[in-house]
Amino acid sequence: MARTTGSDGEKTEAAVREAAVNLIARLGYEAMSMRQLAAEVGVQAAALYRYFPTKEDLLFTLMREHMEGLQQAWSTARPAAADPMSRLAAYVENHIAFHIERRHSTHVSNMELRSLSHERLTQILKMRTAYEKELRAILRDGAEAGVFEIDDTGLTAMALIQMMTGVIVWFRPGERLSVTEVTASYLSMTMRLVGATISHGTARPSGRARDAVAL
Amino acid sequence: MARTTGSDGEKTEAAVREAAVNLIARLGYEAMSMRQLAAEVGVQAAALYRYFPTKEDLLFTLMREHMEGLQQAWSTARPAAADPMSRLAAYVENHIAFHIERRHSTHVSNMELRSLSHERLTQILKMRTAYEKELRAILRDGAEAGVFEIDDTGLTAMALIQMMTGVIVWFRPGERLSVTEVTASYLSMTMRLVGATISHGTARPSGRARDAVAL
DNA sequence: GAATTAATAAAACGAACGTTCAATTAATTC
DNA sequence: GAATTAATTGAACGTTCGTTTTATTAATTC
Repeated sequence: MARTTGSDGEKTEAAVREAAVNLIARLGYEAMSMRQLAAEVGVQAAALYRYFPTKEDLLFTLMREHMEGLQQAWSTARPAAADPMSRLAAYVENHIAFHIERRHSTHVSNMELRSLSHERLTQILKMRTAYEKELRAILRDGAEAGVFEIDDTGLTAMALIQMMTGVIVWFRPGERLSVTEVTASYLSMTMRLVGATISHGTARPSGRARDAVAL
Repeated sequence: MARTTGSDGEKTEAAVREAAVNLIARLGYEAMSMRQLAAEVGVQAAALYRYFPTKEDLLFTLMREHMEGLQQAWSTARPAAADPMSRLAAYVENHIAFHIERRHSTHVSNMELRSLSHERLTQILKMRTAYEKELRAILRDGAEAGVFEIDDTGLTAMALIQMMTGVIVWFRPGERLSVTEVTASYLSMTMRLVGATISHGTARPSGRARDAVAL
């Protein structure tokens, strides 16, 4: 046999991507074999090399597109010009929605970084840093405006991101909690963590939280 | 050659464990070969099988001992009978100290779970759940006493654990922040996140946080 | 110091790996 | 409908993998 009836390059490539994300998320990149992936797609292993020159190219493509998707999602959800609290809320909501929706893809992008070449690792980390920088900017602005109470902006940003991304570890759609409920809870925890205060028009540069925000 | 001068089973086994933790943390379990591990120890691959019957046995041993260490560390640090806030503070401090001190081991125990057999995976997860249950109990007690403001105990526990364990992803000893500083910051963030209030002798069962704790 | 046990080396096993190549057939173009 | 291009198969390549077996030497016991 050779070319099969109804075969279509675009469809096959899409099927390879989808199967690869799921398999790598479940088994890990190293543990997934190209033959296993091919079988999942319904094709021979050699056919995969028409779309991705190496196994690592496949991994890198998945990761790069994940990061591009994240940046694009945020640039769409980002409020044009708003107060730090609204911006933080938007960031949290977008982050959680995106990561729950793309659980497998997130798993791959977070867990398989060590399988990339140095050059490609740097490239992915650069994209990640750019995305995290947005959160740090929001926290800094909020702290300077006296809306947030933050010890260390960088440390707080990392803590928040770890906390939010961690959702994918335990969250399973269709179980006890809905995405909306989880997002609301995390938003509430985030606002308390950054010491968000209800602004009364004027910034209060010091003093501790008096009016915690109920969300 | 065969037995080498000065060879000692106990020392070799200890060297294998240590090298394995470091190699698996750096390369991943699947990516580390037994020959690589043996070379790191300064021995032939066959010698490893005197101490661990299979590669998976080695992984499982490392994970089980990590979890046992965590439980033991907590049972030592746990305050005998104290208020929820002190208990929470002790939990956070112990958790962060332990995980920073055993970064590589934590990496292995968190990232390589999928390489365990179903039975062994269950065993490790059971230990982890038992440890997390302690945090949930503290949060529940605090919420019932009116010392904490918590939406959902289970969700909050997961969020806190992800946040705290996440330290190992970005923390590098000897850089900008010391362990003490990081712990203090995380403790502060934790207390705010759970809405800890200064107790005035009587529990205030409802109402929002008025006196945020400064730590 | 002979016998026994402990700790290792050296070599080999079959299986699986990522990848390549040549052949073959389906779809498209002219 | 012939020529060309697209998509895939099947077989093979050399390498590496986890693991086993056998032999050999160091340390210990008697």
